[in-house]
Amino acid sequence: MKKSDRTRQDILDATASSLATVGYTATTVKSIAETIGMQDASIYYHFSSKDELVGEVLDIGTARAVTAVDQALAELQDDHDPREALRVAIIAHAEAVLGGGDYPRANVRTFGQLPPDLTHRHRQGHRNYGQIWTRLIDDGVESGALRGDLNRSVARLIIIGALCWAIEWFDAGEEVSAADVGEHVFQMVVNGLSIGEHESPAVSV
Amino acid sequence: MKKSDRTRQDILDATASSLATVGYTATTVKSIAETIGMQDASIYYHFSSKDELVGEVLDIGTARAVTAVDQALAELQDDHDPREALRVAIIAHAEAVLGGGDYPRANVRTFGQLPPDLTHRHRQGHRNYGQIWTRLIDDGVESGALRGDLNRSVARLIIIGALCWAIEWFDAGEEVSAADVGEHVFQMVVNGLSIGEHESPAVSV
DNA sequence: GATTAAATCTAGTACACACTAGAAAAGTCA
DNA sequence: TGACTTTTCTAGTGTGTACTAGATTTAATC
Repeated sequence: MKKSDRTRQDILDATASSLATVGYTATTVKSIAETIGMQDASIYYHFSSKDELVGEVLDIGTARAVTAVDQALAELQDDHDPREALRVAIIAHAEAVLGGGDYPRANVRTFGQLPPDLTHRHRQGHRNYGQIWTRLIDDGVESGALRGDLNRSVARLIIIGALCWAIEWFDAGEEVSAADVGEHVFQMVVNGLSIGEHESPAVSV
Repeated sequence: MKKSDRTRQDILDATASSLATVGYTATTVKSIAETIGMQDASIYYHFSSKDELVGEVLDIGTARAVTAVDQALAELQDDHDPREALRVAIIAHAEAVLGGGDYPRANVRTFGQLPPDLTHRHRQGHRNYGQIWTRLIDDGVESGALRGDLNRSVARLIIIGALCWAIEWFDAGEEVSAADVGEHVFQMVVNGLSIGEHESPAVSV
């Protein structure tokens, strides 16, 4: 039972790496097998189908992202500002998806290119993840720290979207770190780019 | 020469629609042909390959997005606030990509799932588009309306990213319009979610 | 209406893909 | 070592894909 577990892990790792770099379609069973020095048919001893394998990688990815954000929030002081909670969560997400391992990256990278079955399978996981952010924003608004004139659901999706899209342009080799990207997102969406007093035209939806 | 142009246009439209809704891989030559009532082989009388066809659709998409933003900016008064220019551009982009036709949507939807050749072909188009935003942000910072302590390139990519990712969750049938999404992005990244005075920790990159 | 050109179709090729069946090898443990 | 189990390989199948060649139909021109 030892060899099998090890090989299984190698397959998962290779799949996560491939998904994170080239996406779902370009990730073939043959290419996965090649990177770990196996024949493609041998993969099927460990996984019953490509999509079951991919699904497991994506499950791990969401779990890791949730854990990273939860953990960062847990380390906050009890009397923290709601804005600080948002900041910590945003940076944790950025580090998990941009700087972290292949699994969370695979999750974001393949978003929108998965076959219907896999898309449906992961909708629930994404919903759970969204709830973390919904709570953060609700806390901020209800405590009076954040504006209440914007649609909170739209605000949440804009924050997550800015972070997720960063995977398309972020380059780990450059001088801007994953945490820097998170800090920028926080500065922009919470403090704003503008200098001086705001004029906040009523946006009601 | 008349029939050919009409059919060619039908093919382009069908391809844009398919790319915008199901992405690159699920857009097959056969499915395109079916939606316009042709045999798949007939497509090749008008286009030499699938990727040439897709490339042309994407070119049209970028051109339309650029035109939409340029036009919106041209309608501004001469003495406009730089923030207002940013607002107008953001809303124009949102309307073009979310509410507009299939071509700009196809462009954003297929981002990250294209084969290398097509990816490379469109990098230049995206660079040109990015320059519009670079100028808007530079104007804002240099006039003193926007903060200068953030990395402008990162700020630009975050704004565009928030808008582009919206295609993944935006639903035209819901009560939130494309312009609403743009307005929200503007309110967040320029004015910020926060109420009251900012504390802007130095973020230097 | 006949002749030519444009446009589409029929019928196929070649290839990459996910996946299967059964033989072979490698590992486990008495 | 030998019997047994686990793991991997060899050799294939079937399907969907982009794309091609040549016949056939439709449209335009004189």
